[in-house]
Amino acid sequence: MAGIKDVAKKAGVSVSTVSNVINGRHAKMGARTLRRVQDAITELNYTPNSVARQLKSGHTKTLGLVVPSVANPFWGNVSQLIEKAALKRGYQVLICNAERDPQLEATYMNSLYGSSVRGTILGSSPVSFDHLREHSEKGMHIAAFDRTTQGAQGVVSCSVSVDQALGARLATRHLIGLGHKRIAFISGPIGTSSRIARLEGMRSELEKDGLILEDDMIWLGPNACGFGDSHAAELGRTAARELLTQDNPPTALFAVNDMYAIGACSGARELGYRVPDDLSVVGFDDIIMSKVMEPPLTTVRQPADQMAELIVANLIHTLEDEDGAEDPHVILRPELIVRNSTAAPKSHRERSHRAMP
Amino acid sequence: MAGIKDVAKKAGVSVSTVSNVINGRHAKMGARTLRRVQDAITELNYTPNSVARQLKSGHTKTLGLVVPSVANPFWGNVSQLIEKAALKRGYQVLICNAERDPQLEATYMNSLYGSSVRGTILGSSPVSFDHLREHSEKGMHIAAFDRTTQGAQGVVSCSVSVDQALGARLATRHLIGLGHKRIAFISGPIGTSSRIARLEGMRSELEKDGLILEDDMIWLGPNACGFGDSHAAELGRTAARELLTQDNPPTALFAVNDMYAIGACSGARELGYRVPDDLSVVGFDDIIMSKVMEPPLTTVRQPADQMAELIVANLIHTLEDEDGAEDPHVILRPELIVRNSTAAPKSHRERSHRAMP
DNA sequence: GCTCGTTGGTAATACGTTATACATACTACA
DNA sequence: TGTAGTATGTATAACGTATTACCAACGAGC
Repeated sequence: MAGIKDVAKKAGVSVSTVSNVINGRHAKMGARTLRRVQDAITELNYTPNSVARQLKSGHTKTLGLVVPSVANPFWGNVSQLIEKAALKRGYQVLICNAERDPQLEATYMNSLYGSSVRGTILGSSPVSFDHLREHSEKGMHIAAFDRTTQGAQGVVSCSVSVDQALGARLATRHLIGLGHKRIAFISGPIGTSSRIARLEGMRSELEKDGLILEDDMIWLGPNACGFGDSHAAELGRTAARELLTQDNPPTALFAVNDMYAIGACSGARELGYRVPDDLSVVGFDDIIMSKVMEPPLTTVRQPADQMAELIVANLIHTLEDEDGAEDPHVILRPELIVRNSTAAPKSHRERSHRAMP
Repeated sequence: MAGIKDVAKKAGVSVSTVSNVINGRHAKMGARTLRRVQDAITELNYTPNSVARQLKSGHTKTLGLVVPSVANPFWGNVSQLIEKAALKRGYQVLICNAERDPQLEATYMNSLYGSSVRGTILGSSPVSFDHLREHSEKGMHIAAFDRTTQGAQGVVSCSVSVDQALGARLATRHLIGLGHKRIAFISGPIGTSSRIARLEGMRSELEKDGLILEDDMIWLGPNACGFGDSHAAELGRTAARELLTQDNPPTALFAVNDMYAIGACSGARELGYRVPDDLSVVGFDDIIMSKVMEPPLTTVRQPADQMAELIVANLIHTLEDEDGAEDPHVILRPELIVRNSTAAPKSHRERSHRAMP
C-alpha cells in the first residue's frame, strides 16, 4: 500500500533519493538524509514493488521450472535442489506441474514468458520440442533437464542429463549377470525421450547376449492414459500383476523409475511373490525412499544435487553472458546401486545348487 | 519482444483497440478491424506482458504457497492439489520451500508481497505468527493449512486442518487396544503447532488408561537441528535405532508423519526387528507410499484433496469478496487406516497363547 | 436544421520504479 | 571575484498495459 512516493514524502526527499537508498547507492549521500529515508522506510513498513521494478528493468531474476509433477518424490526433490541452487545465485524459481502434457507445457511457458521470465528449466518432456519452438524464438532460454536434446537443436540452449541408455544397460547387465533371461520393462506412456532411451538401452544390452525383448515383456500402461506421476506407484502395481499372471512370466523387472519399481514390488507381493527370491526388481533415480523400503531397492542413481547445480549454473550463465555456457550440454554417468531387491532367479539357483556338491 | 504497440501499428489501429480485443471487449467492434487485430497478434506471436498488466491493475491472480519442502511427498502432493484447485479458478500459485524456518518464511512472504501477491497459503509452520504479523497488516491474506490458528487471531483470515489431536488419539487408542503399553513418539524438532497437537493428543489418550508418556519415549531429533523434510526418513531411522537399543525399549512407535514412520521401519529392521511382529508402527498423513510399502503402513489419513479444495476456495473467497468466507475455519476429521504395520505386542501374544489352550 | 444516441475508434494518463541528465550549494584555488 | 571542481539531490522520461474520457461520423426523430 505504501509506495516509494509515500516514503519520499515522509522523509522530505525526492523519489530518486529513496530509490538510491533502496538500491544501495548511498555512497555519496548525507548521513542525515540517509538516516531519514531509512527511518521512513521502516516506519511505513515499505516493501519495494518488484512488479514495477521488473517492468522497468525488463527482466526478472526468476527462472521457470517445468516438471511432470512435484507429487513424484524424484521431481519434488529435484525441484527443491534447483530452487536452492537458484536462490544461492539470487534467482527465484517458479514451479509448474505440467504432467508431461505438451499442451500444458506450452501454456505454462506462455505464462512464464508473460511474467518476463527468460529462462526456464524443462524436466523430462515429450520427444518433440515443436510446441516450444515459438517461445524459444521469442527469446525464452530453455534448459533441458534429464533428457537428451535430440530434435531440439536451436530451441534448447543448454542441458544436463544422465546417460539414460547407459543407466538402463547397467541395470540390464546386472540382471543378466545374475542369470535372468526373461526381463520385463515397465513404464507409463512412453512419450518422453528419457523413457525411450531407457527402453532402448535395455533392449540393446539384452541383444549383446542374444536375448530378445519380446513385446509381452514391455508394459507401457493403459493405452493413451494421461496420468501424471501421482499414479506411478499404482501403475507399477498393476504392471506387476499383469506381467506375473501371464504365461511364462518374467523373473525380473526393470522399472522406468523408482516409483514404478516400488509399486511393482507391492503388486508382486500381493500375488505371493517374494522380492528378490521369486522376482528381482530394479528401479531408476534412487529416490530417498529406495534406501529405506523393504527390501532396499537396487536402482540406477541419478546425481540429482550435482545435476541441479549444473543446470542452474549453466542456464544463468547463458542468460547473463551473451556468449553462452562454455559447456552447454553435460551428460553425467549414472551409477548402479545394488541393494537387496535383486538376486539370481530361482531356476538358476537350483541349478547352481545341484552343480555345487 | 513484440508489445501491444507493435500489434497496433501492424494492424493500423490504436493501442486501445488492441487492448480491447485482448480483453474480450469486441462486442461492438467492426468485424474487419477485429480481424486485422487478431491477424496481427498471431503474426507477431504476441503475448501480453502480465507484469505490465498487473502493475496497472494492482493485483495478480496469483496465490503464494509456503510449505516446508516439496521434497517431502506429503507436501509435494498437497502442492500439486493446491495448484490444480487454484488453476481451476484462474489463479496461479507460487511455491516456496521454507524448511519450517520463520526467517525464511518472512523472507518469502516479503518477496510474495513485493510481487503483488495478496493471498498465501501457509503450510504447517512455527507456533507463533509474530514474524508474519507485519505482512498481514500490510494487506496480505494468510490461509493456514494443516495447523490450528491458535495465537494467530487477526493475522490468519482462514484455515483448513485436520483435528490433529484426534488423529493422534485414534492412533494411540489403536495401539492401546492391541495391548501396547510402552509406546514411543518420534518426530523432528517440535516447533510447529501441528506437531505439538499430535504429541499432546497422544499423551492425553495414554493418560485415559493411566499410562504415562515417559521422557525416554519421546524422540525429537538432534538438538536444534534445522533439517528440512528431506531428511525425515533418515531421522526416523535414527530414532528407531536409538529407541530400540535403550533399556526397556518400546513395543510400538507413533511417528509424527509417514516419512518418519517409513524410516523407523527401516531402522528397526536393521536391528533385526520385524514389523509388526516385534514392533508396531503408526504413521500420519497417509501418503501414497504408505499403501505400497512392506508392510503396508497403518496410518492416520489426512484428506489432502478435500483440504486443498477448501483452502483454495476459502482464500480466494476472502480475497475477492470483502466480507470474507462464510466458514473461515474448517476442521476435518482424520481417519485411522489400519494396515499391516501394527499387531499385538509379543508379550501380549505369548500371554494370549498360553491362556488359550 | 437541430439535437441525440449509437457505433467504432483515439488520446491521455496512471501504475511504481529506475536511470539519465541536470541543478544546486559549497569548496578550493588562481 | 570568477572559475572549476565536487559533493549532494532532484526532475523527468521511460517500461507496457488498462482505463477513462473523449471524438468523429452517421442516422433518426423532432
